Amino acid sequence: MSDEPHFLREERVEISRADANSEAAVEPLQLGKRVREIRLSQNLTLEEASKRTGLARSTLSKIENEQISPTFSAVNKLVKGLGIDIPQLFSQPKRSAAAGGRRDITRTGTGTPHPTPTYEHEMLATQLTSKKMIPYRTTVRARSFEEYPEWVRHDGEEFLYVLKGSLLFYTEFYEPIELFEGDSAYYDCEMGHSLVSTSEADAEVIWVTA
Amino acid sequence: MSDEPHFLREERVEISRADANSEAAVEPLQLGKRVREIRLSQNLTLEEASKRTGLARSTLSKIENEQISPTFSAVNKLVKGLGIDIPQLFSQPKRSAAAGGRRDITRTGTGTPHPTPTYEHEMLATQLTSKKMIPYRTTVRARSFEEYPEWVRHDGEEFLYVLKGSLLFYTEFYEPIELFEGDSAYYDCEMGHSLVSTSEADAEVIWVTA
DNA sequence: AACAAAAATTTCCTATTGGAAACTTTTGTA
DNA sequence: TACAAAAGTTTCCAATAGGAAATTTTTGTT
Repeated sequence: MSDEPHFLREERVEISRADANSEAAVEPLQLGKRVREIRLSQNLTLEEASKRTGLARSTLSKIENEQISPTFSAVNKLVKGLGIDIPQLFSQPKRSAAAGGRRDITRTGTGTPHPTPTYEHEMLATQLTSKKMIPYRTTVRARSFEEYPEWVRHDGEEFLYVLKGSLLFYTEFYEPIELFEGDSAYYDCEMGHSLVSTSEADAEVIWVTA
Repeated sequence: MSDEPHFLREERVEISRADANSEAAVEPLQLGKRVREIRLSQNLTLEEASKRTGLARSTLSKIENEQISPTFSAVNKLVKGLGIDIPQLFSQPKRSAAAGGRRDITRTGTGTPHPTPTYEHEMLATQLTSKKMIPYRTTVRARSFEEYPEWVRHDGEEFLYVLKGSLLFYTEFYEPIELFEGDSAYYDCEMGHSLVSTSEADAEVIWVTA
């Protein structure tokens, strides 16, 4: 047998193609290592993991030793059977740290206030600069759509989560929709958007922009 | 040729095994449909998608028509080449997405569940693909730091907001810090991080990764 | 250390994937 | 409608994945 995993060879070919052609270089991706760590962390033997996932002992062994590239079907069984966190599977090994280790904690109510006629923003994590996302907690003062002179539009995407109360979510291209505690929305900010409280007390939301 | 995809048959076997044995029933999972939606939404032909991903036209066609279960290696090429959001691939089909002014509402409790030994994730806004951010609502099941075999590390930045309960926020380069309802944190994910509930009931948080 | 039991790996084999090219369907244009 | 070009599907085959069982390695006990 070749002592080099086939799909790694494949990857290498892929990289050169990408060089010549267009995008996407595909890195090695140490799926096997990951899987082994996860299995051991749950104190499972291959036999037990086999029962949980429905994959043969031998297959699991080969996956862990990076001797095969499992099918999507097999990966799914792994994910479901072992309760694997998906982002970890696909992200890089990430050598032990030394990389960006920033952290910023914001205690309730201690964010930076930023009031407007219609919203009462509390900006979070303001200590950190150059963030990919901008999070804030907002109280929606507006009580009718007319309070907005014009659509709010800006770059990027926005995630919205309703903490308290209820509100109407107006968007340029859709019917307004009422959101309640625990509901969330994700949308393109180039599309006009605005919020109007409908509950007795002003609604409160978490907003994250990227 | 059989008119039934092989791996679907396989899945069915898996389900019965799971019934008899222990956990994890694996659903059909319409990967193909997803991929097609994503490709078309970017106005790509199979030929173009082939160039971007490095997979043969024919292979792409078969994947989209659910005639084969691609290997992990192939899935990776898809992900990198077409800019697919990983979690989308593992979550249920749902409806198709529009382009331009996108919007996706997720009602309380209707997100896509993704349980792990330590966290109970509910993925939000799973109908939209190619998002800059990935939002989750998570219940923290872990009760001690020892339940994590190793630091969780991955690419990007993360915003965390505590909805309910209290928890200890462990990070690789800082002292653990206790967070309460309404507190939030923003940090680099390359730095090891994990959460442990300290309140009577499991703590609940909103998590947004970018 | 020697042995037995458990766990992991490897072998051997069949079934499935993935690529090249042939073929079919769809689209658009006169 | 007829035709050509583009897009998509299917076929065929070599390469690879996945399962059962044999083999090797590790672990634990005396």
